[in-house]
Amino acid sequence: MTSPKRTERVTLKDVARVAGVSDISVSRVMRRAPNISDGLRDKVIQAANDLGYTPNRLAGALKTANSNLVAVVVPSMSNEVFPEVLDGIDSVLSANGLSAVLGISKYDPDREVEAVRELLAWSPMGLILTGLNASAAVTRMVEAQGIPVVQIMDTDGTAIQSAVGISHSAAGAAAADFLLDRGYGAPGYVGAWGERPARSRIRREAFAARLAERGAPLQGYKILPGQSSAPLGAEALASLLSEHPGLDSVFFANDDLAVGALFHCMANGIRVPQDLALLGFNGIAIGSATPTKLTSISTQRFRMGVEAAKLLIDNDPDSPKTVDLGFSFTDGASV
Amino acid sequence: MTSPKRTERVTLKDVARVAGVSDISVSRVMRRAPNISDGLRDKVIQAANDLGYTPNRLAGALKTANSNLVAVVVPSMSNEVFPEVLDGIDSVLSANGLSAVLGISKYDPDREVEAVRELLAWSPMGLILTGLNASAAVTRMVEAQGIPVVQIMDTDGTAIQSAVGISHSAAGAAAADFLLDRGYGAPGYVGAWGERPARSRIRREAFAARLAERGAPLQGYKILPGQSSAPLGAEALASLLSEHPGLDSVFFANDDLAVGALFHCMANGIRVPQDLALLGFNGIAIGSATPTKLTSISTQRFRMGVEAAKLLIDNDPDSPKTVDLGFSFTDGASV
DNA sequence: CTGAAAGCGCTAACAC
DNA sequence: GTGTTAGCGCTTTCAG
Repeated sequence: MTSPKRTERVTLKDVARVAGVSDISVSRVMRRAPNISDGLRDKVIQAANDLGYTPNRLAGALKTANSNLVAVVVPSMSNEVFPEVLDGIDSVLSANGLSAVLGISKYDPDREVEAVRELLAWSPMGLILTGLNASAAVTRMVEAQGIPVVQIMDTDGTAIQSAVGISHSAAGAAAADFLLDRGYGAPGYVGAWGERPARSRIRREAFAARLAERGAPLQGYKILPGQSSAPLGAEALASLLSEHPGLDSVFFANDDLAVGALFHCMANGIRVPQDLALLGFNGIAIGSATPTKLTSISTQRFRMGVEAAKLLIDNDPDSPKTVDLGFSFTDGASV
Repeated sequence: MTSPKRTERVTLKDVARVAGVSDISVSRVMRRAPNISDGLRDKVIQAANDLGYTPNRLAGALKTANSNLVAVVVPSMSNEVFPEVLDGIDSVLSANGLSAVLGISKYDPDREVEAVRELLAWSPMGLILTGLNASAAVTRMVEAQGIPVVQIMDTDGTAIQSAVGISHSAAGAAAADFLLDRGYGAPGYVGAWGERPARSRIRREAFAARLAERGAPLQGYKILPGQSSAPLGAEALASLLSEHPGLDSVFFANDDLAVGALFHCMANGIRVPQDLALLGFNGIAIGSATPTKLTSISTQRFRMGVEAAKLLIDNDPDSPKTVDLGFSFTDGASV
């Protein structure tokens, strides 16, 4: 029995030899370059198929100094926000023959810098970053590389180039208006993760500012250090209520927390919204299945990914764009 | 004002010139090759920092014919399973200076083939695939490339090389035993996505087979075409119960469906588990926050990613491994 | 310990 | 339309 010897890579040269044409002709056919005769194309395709040739992108990218890769750095995979954004990004990239190289920063600026450095080494054709607060090191690196950059999630702040997201300060203010307009006068707030994403802090501050402005200041808030989850939401609400029993409504940093809080209310005889109104953020699917549907501020995460990828592909270096995707209040019964 | 001219890439040659050493010495320092004098290293590091040099991985990988990339193909991002696996993968990769290039197949074998072809063009050092049912085209391509492959999720079946996952047939049988041992005699089943992941079908079939074996055959099941979600779980349960009112228990393809079903019960006065027992699959966080905690079969998704990445890195081509991570029943109050 | 030469696989730029 | 030449930026020989 012959040992399964590791096959040598089939190169463009091999195809050229078999097809009886020059290297560059093979290259042109593979890249669908213009001005190729049908005869030549057929010979090349035939030979390539016979040999099982697959182009080596490494070589092509080295030569042209630009790859079909897009570097994507997100902070986390632990709630459905970023996976959905990634899904949106990939849907556009794959339709355009591009692939995503992924970096996960864990909300750590140093890790973000490392991830960007690592990913830029592949000469990606573009970079998608999360948030507008990129460190100086990141900004310097991408400028040196001279590639398009799109920052997702936020629009409050200054983008390196383009951005797709929402205004979290607008969302925070809108949450305040929403609750006050419905007659709630003693609102609280619950967050998590120690507010590591700056945008959640911005949202809370805008929420508090608008409440104060309208004469119904934030009664109390609880930011737990742990990662957002339903159990943590229940815990945070219990803790918040013990310190501030007079609250009539609570705005949450996200729906995971809000759903957990809703469960806490159900388990403890707190009627929602009569005794306590709950307002979520993100509008994820589960909120519409709970016995009391969660009222929430919906964001478009898949679409955010789609728009970010499009912006990268259609990039016009001279006119960076900021796309505000906005948000909307979902129907629910928890407010 | 000078126009912000796109800076030329700083190459290793530039560093060598500034440091007054040869190209190869810079290369050696950057790669931390052995046998470098401190003096030389210092000069090189100094020059590299001054110039803001970052290595071009494209060139290095082209030369060595192996990159620091790992190709990862998953079917979906729309539930928390694969994001958690990816998180686990990335945690190991980033600790080893590797990056993931991502492909999303949407459970479509053709897309999977395309994604693999696309990703292999980058000469990744390894490939992580989802499921054991890779198409012949995929198998051929990875064998031609001669790189390590790890398949995740399943262990029932034949791996190309190595695999990390669980036995879904064992899980299905265990679910049957679990319900029967607790005295339920009229079980049903709910799935979704038209059972596109083959492993969910395997689980259901093993569930039904064990039930039949023990004389309490599956009373009825409902596989909805839509993507799994809590709302769909509620809908599926309602539909299943209308066709099979006598059920005393239901096993779900995943916790998203089960949680939705739980909500349906709460909203419709169906007492869980007295009137109907619910058994989930995956053991996601939200199930432990619901007023009635969900009883579920827990899997280790992050760890699956970790083990897969480790297997790839420590690959021994001569002894492929299959790692069964097993599953466990979580405490809950829904059975 | 350091350097010189050669070439990875592909593609711009220029011939013809 | 097709081919020739040269070289992308790095690293593997092989010298010294």
